[in-house]
Amino acid sequence: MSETENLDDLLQHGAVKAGQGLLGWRLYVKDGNQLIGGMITETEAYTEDDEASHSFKCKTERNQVMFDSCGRLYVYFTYGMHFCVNIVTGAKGRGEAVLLRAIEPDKGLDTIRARRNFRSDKELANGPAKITQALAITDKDNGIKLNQDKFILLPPEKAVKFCKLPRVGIKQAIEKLWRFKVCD
DNA sequence: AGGGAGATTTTCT
DNA sequence: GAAAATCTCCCTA
Repeated sequence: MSETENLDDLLQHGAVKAGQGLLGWRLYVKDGNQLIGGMITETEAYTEDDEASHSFKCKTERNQVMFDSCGRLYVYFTYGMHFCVNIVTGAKGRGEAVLLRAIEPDKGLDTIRARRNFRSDKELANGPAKITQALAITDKDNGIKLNQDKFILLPPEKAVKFCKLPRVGIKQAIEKLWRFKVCD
């Protein structure tokens, strides 16, 4: 089974499972012939039946990528100045995705430090909008498929443990423990 | 080191 | 017209 088939298998089982399964995977962006990125350490799941989701009972111009086939990026603009990036999950026609909340960069560190204004290593990509700064992801990348050209997602080198936590920055459906974070 | 406010514009009601 | 899946700076202890 190829890497791409592994990934599809993980993503097709829905955002909640995919959010947990994506922890430990490594996301890289090709920049010339160098790779920039690192390991995914925190995610959140959003589904069509979820009041807090952009896709809740309504397909719009902004969220249409969430309804497309899985393995694509859904990039949106928020708070007047930030981009956030999701990985689309589920079957085509289902509006769901997994928000990437934190990454531990391990390739292209010089480039990332420069983009992040030489903050401490902990602060390089430990937030949804910080990831898009570190990897230079913008609305131009909305809808692009993983493992086709610019974006690469590789399986974990080893299994990771994680905790389930409430999601951040939303006021709807706060009872759902759909934030997943790598921990000891 | 921890909390609070400001930045700034798209998207949807 | 208001809220938004946020970040950073600046203030106080």
